[in-house]
Amino acid sequence: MHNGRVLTIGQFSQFTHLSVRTLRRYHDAGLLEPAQVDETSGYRYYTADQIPTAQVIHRLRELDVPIVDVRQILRSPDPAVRGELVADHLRRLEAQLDRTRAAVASLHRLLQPERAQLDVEVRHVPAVTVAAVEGEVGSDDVLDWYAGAMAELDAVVSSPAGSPGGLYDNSLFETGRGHLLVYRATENPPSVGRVHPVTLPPVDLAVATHVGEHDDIDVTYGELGAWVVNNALAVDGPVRETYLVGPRDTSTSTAWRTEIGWPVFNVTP
Amino acid sequence: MHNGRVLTIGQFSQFTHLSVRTLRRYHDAGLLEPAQVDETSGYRYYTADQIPTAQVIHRLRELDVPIVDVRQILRSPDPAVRGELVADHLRRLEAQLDRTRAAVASLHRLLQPERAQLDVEVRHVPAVTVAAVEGEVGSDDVLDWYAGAMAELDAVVSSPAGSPGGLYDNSLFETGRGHLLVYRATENPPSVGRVHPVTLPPVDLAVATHVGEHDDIDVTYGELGAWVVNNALAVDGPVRETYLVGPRDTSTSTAWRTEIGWPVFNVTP
DNA sequence: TTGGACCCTCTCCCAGGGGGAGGGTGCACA
DNA sequence: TGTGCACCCTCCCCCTGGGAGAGGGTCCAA
Repeated sequence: MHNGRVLTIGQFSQFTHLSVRTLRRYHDAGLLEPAQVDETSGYRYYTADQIPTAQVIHRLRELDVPIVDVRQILRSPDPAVRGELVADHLRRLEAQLDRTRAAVASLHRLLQPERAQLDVEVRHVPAVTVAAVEGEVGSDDVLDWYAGAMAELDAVVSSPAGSPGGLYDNSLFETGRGHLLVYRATENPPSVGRVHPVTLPPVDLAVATHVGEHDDIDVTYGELGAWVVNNALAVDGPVRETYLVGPRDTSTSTAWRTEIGWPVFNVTP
Repeated sequence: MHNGRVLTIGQFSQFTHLSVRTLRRYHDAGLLEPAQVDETSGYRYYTADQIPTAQVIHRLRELDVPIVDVRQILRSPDPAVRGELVADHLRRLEAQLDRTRAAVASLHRLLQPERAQLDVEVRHVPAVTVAAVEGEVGSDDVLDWYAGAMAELDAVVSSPAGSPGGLYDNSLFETGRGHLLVYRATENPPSVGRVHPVTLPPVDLAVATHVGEHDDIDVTYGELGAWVVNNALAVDGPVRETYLVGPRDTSTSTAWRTEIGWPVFNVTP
């Protein structure tokens, strides 16, 4: 170990606590270019002033920031922009943390030996013409799409009747994309922007009510599914959700009430 | 979609919000055996009472519990044991969260445009015979090994002199394993259990003090490394850490003081 | 000059998913 | 009773971000 101003990859590795392998990968990925690369031997040489950069990379990777995003952060010359990108990721981390908390809570509920029986009711829903917004949405974008569509509906529908609702294509969870429709019932549905009148077909629905946030709504889906299997023949067709009490109505998310309606026929009581 | 008691994988997928692909993988991995598998066609059939199990798996996977551990949890018949395994993972999650918090804090410090200059002092350390515990340790086990070794030292060394210290093989961060040595200086070092006298060779050390917990001690390592590169020729040899103020001395981890000593020679002032 | 530590590239492996090819099944409707 | 089509099967490759090792070149000090 013996030279003054320039470090071999092994020396640099000792100063940064990044493995030689990882440093090579970061070079290949364009994250951390060695200060100098010997053309004939391919040896990578680093300088001491690259150590802070390596450490920033180390921290970002510890926070599971994808390598491409790390590259973007490092390459933005403006520190303000860089700070904003980092802040973005920290917000993402927060959101992830919320989801983790919700999953822990849901897991506890699932593991409780005795759980309350789900009330399921079969209800005939006649055809109705509503103001709706439709779209093909990837499962990652559902929440954003939903918020935008509902805002547009609210802006256009002046005197809504009943609670807002949505129709969910079953393929959403399978292919990652699916047809979504959100609606508000109203007289004389307008046709403005994405909002247009849609006639929902009549169905028989097996309806259960999910209480609380939607993080563990799949549990209610599962319980409703079990009921449907044992009491009816399910039919293909989008699931209908109705937002009896949602974020627009209350600030306490434990008070949310969401009706889930699964299309069924031939109920065997 | 049409049968009463038994579900195809696609139907089960809709009720559990797990993709068909993932269900097949969980079958192969022994997580969720279908209630019935057609011998000739290989078709998987599930029943409604498998839905809760699928949901527990879903939650555990959301929490990044490895599939092998999920299998272990599901296969433990005793609910108390199962609860303990889950609690284990939640504790691991907490620890992970602490590390994330530390990384965020460290990142903020790293991104501050002006950072305090590190004080580095070159110090000659004469040879000294100490009571030591040595071992080859994998990098994942360092903390545990350290705690055990230090406890053993404390139990055996009755009148220690100065602060405890450690020697860290540089290969630790490279190969994932390395030689570790922790010591306490004392007169007439005893030889009991793993504790035995070791004579540490004399060295010149470039010494810097790291303040606070060790989550971001690599930053101080890096700054010290930069100093060493610019002011000395580093020599091979284990890094020496001295725990001036550590968890044994204070309950406020921001008050920790750790000296890092890098072996150097030929200092160029 | 030679030995040994160091460095290079290349290929394979891992988890835990996604995507698609190529082909067999089941069921409703004609 | 066919036939079409949605569904299911297995097998293989891809992704990220690492680790492991083979086979061979390079640097430097003794």
